[in-house]
Amino acid sequence: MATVQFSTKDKILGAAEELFAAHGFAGTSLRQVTSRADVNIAAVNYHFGSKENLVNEVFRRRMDQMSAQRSAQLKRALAEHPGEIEPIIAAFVEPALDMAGGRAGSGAFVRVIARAYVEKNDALRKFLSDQYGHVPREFAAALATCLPALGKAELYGRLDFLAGALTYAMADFGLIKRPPGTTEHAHRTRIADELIRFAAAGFRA
Amino acid sequence: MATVQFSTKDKILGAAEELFAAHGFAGTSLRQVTSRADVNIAAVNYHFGSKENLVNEVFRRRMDQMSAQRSAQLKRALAEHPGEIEPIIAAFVEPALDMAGGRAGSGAFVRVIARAYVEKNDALRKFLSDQYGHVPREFAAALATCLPALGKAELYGRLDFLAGALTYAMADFGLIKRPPGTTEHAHRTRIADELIRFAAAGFRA
DNA sequence: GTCTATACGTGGATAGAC
DNA sequence: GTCTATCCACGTATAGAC
Repeated sequence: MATVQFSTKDKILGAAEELFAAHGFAGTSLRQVTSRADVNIAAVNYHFGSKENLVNEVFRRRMDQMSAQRSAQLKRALAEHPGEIEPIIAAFVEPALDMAGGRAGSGAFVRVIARAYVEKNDALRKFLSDQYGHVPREFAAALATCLPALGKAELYGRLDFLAGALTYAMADFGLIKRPPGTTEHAHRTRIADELIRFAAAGFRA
Repeated sequence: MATVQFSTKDKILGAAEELFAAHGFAGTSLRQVTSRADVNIAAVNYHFGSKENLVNEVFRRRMDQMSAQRSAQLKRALAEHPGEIEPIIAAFVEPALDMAGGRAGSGAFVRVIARAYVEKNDALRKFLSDQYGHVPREFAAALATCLPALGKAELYGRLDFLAGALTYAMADFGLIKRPPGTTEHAHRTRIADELIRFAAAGFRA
């Protein structure tokens, strides 16, 4: 059984992911990253070109994963529960929940995703739209068959409301605190269930 | 008629607000701020202690304004439309809309607030919570009388969903594009109306 | 191709003179 | 209250070793 060899690039990505999750992007220096990864400070610029590009790469890995989960779960929802709204919304919400709860710095990776929108970087937003734009389109199409009375603009608008509520809740921005005696995962699952109910009613309005 | 005298402190605040709105606070250096304000670089640390504290002060002015508008509009809603949900939600949503559309860099202010959360600026988050936490509590109390079946936890959770959807929509994060031929303000007003309908249905779920 | 040592310019912050 | 001078950490760039 061969020992796994981590390349310098992978070590940087792993260390950056952990530190970004714990302290945010502005709060993490490249010197912290390279120190934790046990590589030279110059390696990050050699492999990634800039800090911004490193952030993008860390972000892209998670986004690929979440988008794939969303598409797969949507496909299952349409096959197993045709005509129902809740399973479609669940397919949008739950993969984000998995990502948020999957590690110690809870909610951090939703923050990582949210950053892409906060940055007013038009090139990055175009990249995201080109790369992942098909996913919201799939959801809009799926919801349109359940809600024929809604126009395309209304549908996209409400998907935005859902995405905003989801991001905010999963990133721990809000008022809700986890009750003592419940696990982090149970708490997030409960929030997700409530969001699905809330949004389903909103879409039907 | 006396010429208005701007103190060094006010000149810094004014310059900082413009630059933060345009480039975000990570993208704005204190040297840019003090250069535009035509004051010495050390003045900002003398008057505000740190860049972080300056950020707090700049946003406190706007947040005071928005929170006061929300409270006032909530009071009117309860007096004029007792027992109705939509006017309560409107009292939460519409002051944010005013703030988002009130200046050239549309959505810039909301975006900067969102950035504070994304960047995991815990000090700013605590500051916002301490200073303005009473406002969501007022809204929760108002909604509780309309929706006696909802528990306190559910109520706070749904207010978080509303706040997230609102922030996301006002900061232009989402899919919706302003249709050609409509003004920025008309577009935001339309989004606000749709959010109020969406959220009212969600609260009733 | 990879990686390291090192240097450059800019950032926020501070001490002390006035 | 305000300014000059200075400090140290930061992101980045480059020359050269392996």
